[in-house]
Amino acid sequence: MKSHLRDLLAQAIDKTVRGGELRTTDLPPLLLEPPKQREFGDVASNVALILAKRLGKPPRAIAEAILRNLEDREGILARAEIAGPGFLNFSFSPKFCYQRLRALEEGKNGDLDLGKGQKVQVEFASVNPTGPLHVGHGRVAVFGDVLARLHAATGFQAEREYYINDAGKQIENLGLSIYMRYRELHGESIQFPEHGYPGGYVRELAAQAQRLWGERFLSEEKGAAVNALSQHGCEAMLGAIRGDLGDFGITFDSYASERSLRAKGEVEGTLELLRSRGLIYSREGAQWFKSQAYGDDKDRTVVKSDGELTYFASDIAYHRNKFARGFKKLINVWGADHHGYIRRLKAAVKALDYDPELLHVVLVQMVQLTRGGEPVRMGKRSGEFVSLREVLEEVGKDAARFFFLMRKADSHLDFDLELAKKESSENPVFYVQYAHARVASIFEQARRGGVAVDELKPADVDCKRLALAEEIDLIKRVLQYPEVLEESVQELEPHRMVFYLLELAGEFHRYYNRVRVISDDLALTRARLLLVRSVQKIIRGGLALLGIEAPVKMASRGAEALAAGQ
RNA sequence: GCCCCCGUAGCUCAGAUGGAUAGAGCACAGGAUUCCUAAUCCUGGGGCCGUGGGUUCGAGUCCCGCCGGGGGCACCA
Repeated sequence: MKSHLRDLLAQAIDKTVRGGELRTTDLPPLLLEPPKQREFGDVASNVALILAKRLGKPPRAIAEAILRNLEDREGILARAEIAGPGFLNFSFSPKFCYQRLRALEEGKNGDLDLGKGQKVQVEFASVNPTGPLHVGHGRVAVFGDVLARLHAATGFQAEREYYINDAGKQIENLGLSIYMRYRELHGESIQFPEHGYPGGYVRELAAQAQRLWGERFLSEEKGAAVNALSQHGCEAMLGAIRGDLGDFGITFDSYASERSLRAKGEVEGTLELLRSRGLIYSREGAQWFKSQAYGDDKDRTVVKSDGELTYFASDIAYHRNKFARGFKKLINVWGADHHGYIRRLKAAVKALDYDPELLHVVLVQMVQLTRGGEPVRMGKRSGEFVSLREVLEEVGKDAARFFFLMRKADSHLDFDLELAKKESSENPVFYVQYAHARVASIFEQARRGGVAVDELKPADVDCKRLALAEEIDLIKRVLQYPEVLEESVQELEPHRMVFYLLELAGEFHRYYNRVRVISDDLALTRARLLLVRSVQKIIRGGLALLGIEAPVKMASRGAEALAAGQ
C-alpha cells in the first residue's frame, strides 16, 4: 500500500528536480511513516523538511512544488496536503483500499519477495549438550526460529542450524561428572569435580548408564570410561534438547558438529590458511590469531600451549564453512552474555575475505522469570534453574512463544508465569487468538443463516458497501501487514509483528462491538464477511509466522474452569 | 579499569534517515450484553522521556560526562 504511494512520490520529486524547481542530486530515502495524529492522514513524509535543510530553502515551498508535480492518475489518494512545518500528509482513497483488499483476498498480496531466493542461514540455540535448556535458551531459540520463518515468508531460502560443541572440555566435564555419579551409585564415596555439572540430570544419566552397561565402567580405564560416558551424555542431552525444542515447535534443517568439523580437518585447514597469510603467530607456547588487525580489542588464542584447540578456532572454521556453503546472509542468535565474541568472530570473517556485514549477530537479553510479580529465584551455581520444559508445561507453547517474542531482543524480558497462564484480557496471547476465533464464530453463524461464506469470492462482493469509517480503518490496518512483515525481516525484529497483531486484533474487537457483520442486507453482509475474513487471514498468517496456533474456538477457559472443579 | 545493552505513566513496554500536542497494554474508577462468544467494547485520570551539558530552526531519538540496573572482560567453556 505504502509502496504505491512511494512510487508516486518518487516520481513527483523526480519531476520537480527535472523541472528545475529543486536543484539537487542528493535525494534522501523516502520514508513514509504514520503521522502522530490520526487526523493527519494515513502516512506522512518529511522529505520536504530534509530537503529544506540541505538546500536552504523553505520547507513549505519545497512541499508545494512536490505536490504540484504529484500525478495520482489511478486515484489512490483521497487527500494530499501540506501541514505543520512542511510535512506532506496523505490519505488513501476508499477506492484504492477496496482494490487492495480484493487483491489480498485473491491471494495476490501474500507473496512478498525480498529475498529473491537468496540463501540465509539462521544459527541459534546451539547450546552445549551438557544440560537441559532453561528459559533463557527458550527465548533465543524462539527468536531464531521466528527469524527463519520471517525470512522463509519473504522469498529467502532459510535454513535453521544448530551447532553442537561436542569436541571440547565441557563435554569432557559432563562425562567426568557422569562418571563420578556412576561410581557413587556403586557405593563409592567420591569427591565431585570442581568444574563438574551439579544438576540432578547428571545422576539420572549415571543411573541410565548403570542400567545399560552395569558395572562395566568400574573396571575400565578411567579415560576410556569418561570418554564413553561423555558420548553417552552428549547424545542423551542432545536428544532431550531436541525434544524440548520440538515441543516448542522448533526443528532444525541441519546440525553442525564441532567434532566432525575437526575430524574433516577443516579447523586445521582454516588455521593453515590464516597461517599462510601471516595472521598466526606463536607466543608463550600458544598460537594466536591477529584479530586485533581486523578490529578486535586484542589478539586471540587459537591453539593453547598444551596443544588443544580453542573453541574460537573451531568457530572460525565453522563460519568459513558456512560461507563456503553459499549462504549470502548469516544470522547468529546468541545470548547477550556472548557479546564479547562478536568482534573476534567478525575479525576472523574479514581475515578470511568474507564480508563481515553479511554476518548478523542478534544478541538476545536475559529473561527474568516472575510469578505474580515476584522474581523466581534461579541459582546458577547450584545448577538449579527453571527449565524450558517446566515453563512449557506450565503455560503452554503458544503463551510461552508469544511472551518470548513480545519484547525486542535488546530489552530484558520479564516473563510472568501467572500472567502467561491467565485466560483473561490481561493476557495478550488470548486477545489475538480470540479475534481469530471470533471471526470463525461469525462464519459459523453465517453458515447457519445460509450465507455461503466459504465460497465467497471478492469478485462477487461490492466492497463499496464498506463505507463506515471503522471499516476503512480496519481495511487499512489489514493492508499494513506486508509493510510490517518487511520491517520485521529487515530489522530482524519479530516484536514488530507481535505489536501489529495486537493492534489489528484490537481494531477488530472494536469493530465487532460496534457493527454487526450479519444483517438482513445480504450484499452488506457479504461485504463485511469479506472484510472480517481478511482480518482472520492476516491474523492466522501472522500467528503462523510466530509459530502460534490460531484456534477457531476459544474453548479452554470453560474446560479448565470445569476441571478446576467449580 | 575497559566494552555492550537498558533507564519513557503506579507496573510491563512501543516509539522506524532527528520533526507536528510523547503512545499502548495492565493496574485503578465508572459504564455497555433482548442481538454474530463479555477471553470483548466504551469513558476517565495519570509523564521534569534517569541526570547535566552540547549539536540543531527542532532532540525520547545524535555527541560528551555522570547516576542507577544487567551482561562481558581469560592459553574458560
